[in-house]
Amino acid sequence: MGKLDFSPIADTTRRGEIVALLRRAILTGQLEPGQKLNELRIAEQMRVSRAPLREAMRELVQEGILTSIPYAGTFVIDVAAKDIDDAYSLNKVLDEFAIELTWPLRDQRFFDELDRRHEAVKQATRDLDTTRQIETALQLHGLIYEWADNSVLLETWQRLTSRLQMYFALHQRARNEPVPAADVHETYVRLLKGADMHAAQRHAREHIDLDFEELLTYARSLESKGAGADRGGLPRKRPGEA
Amino acid sequence: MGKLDFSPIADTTRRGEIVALLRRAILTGQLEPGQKLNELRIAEQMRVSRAPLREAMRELVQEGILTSIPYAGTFVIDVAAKDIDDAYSLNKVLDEFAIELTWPLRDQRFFDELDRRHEAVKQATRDLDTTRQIETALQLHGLIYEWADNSVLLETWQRLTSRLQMYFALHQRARNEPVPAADVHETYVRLLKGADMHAAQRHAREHIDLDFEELLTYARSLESKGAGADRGGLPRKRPGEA
DNA sequence: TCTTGCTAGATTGTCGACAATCTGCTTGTC
DNA sequence: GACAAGCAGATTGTCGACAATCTAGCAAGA
Repeated sequence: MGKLDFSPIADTTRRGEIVALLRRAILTGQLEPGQKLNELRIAEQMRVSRAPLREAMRELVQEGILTSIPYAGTFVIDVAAKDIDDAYSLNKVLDEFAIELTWPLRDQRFFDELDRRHEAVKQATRDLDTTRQIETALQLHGLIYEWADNSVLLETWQRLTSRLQMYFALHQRARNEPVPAADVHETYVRLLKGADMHAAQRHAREHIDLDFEELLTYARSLESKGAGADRGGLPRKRPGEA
Repeated sequence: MGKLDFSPIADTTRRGEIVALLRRAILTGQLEPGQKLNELRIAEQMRVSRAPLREAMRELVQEGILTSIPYAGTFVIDVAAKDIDDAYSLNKVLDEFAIELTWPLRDQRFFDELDRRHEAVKQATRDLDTTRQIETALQLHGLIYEWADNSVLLETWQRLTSRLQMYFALHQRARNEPVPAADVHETYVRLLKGADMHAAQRHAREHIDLDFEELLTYARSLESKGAGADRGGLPRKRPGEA
């Protein structure tokens, strides 16, 4: 497979590269929740000035995976059990809607793509590449959103996904036992290929394949043992709203 | 009850002020869709350097009301009829969900706040202040999201709202006849106070008070007469995806 | 006339330095 | 010893200048 290394920026704009690098670092859990991002240090490591880095961080703040406190710093968002719960319940509603929109648009290309992504998940599972396993699973579930032909819905789901991916990565990282080899997405794919839309929606609402339940118990266990003390200043709860 | 909470301290940072200024300019239609934002000019007008301005613009890009093309410029998003349609349909789904979550949490404070916001709309209507009328109407509809106790849902709706507000402002600005004096939100408020949740949800799904239908015909009329040629370079369709 | 290459101007992207602000420690006083 | 004032150190916010890139216009050639 493509061995992807940190190569000097070559693509389009430095800012874009930085965004991609930081996002990946956060979503894979290399940067832990609550951790502070020191601009000077990161800028030096990337051999970039602070200007494009700050712009990139501003994007990720709006994307919802960083939070910023003026003159104090920018931090990776904290993961509260309530957040996961909220994201979970919203995700179910959106899934139902996406299925409804996608349903009449399904065609051979859709089924082929569905199989392709399903295969990618199984491959990652065989490789025991947990990070890629999460990525591919989310991509599999994302197909109905890409197919639904509703740009606002797609964008909404992508925002949600960022955080979900982060949560799952943290979970996987916490329990370093190998992931289950069973194919948990089998039912999902089968129902999407079938003729009963309501059955697919019911499955989305009740049994969604992603292991949210286990994720929740994990998150709750984290909270019981107090806020994780990370190096660097710790973010205080802010009063803010608009 | 001296109920006076300390409001969050004013943004001590220029960036925050700039974001607010720009957002308001876009949402009220002072900056038209497709229009290019010249950094040098705006920075001079605001008596600010380009750095905080660019960071502010980056936020608004992620917020979905600006789009950026490297080395070409940053533009106010274009309004396509499909976008409004997409936002409309998603909004209905979210409304239904928000009502479901809010329903068991309704209490006296909720009803009071509902009346307060309803009154604000009527006041703005009497004042013939169309901009404020849109703001207050959206705030009225936003109550169920604030009350639902689901931060992800709330955030999602706020993003959606930004664009809706912009669309409505454009619409209002196009037809400069005075707005209807009839109280179109009466039914909505009454149902939210009532005992039949499904009736409220049905109303949200079928009759939502905000005049989307009229907005759509307006948007379609815009598209038929070709893309509006604004001063400044015009944004090309970008290939980009992630 | 049409095409091709070049130049000049304007605009965006990036950099290094300075100013504003926060944090922790030291110092002086009681 | 406790406590407030004040002083470094570090970090974020902002600025002005430079480099990279795009656009428009013009000239040379087929």
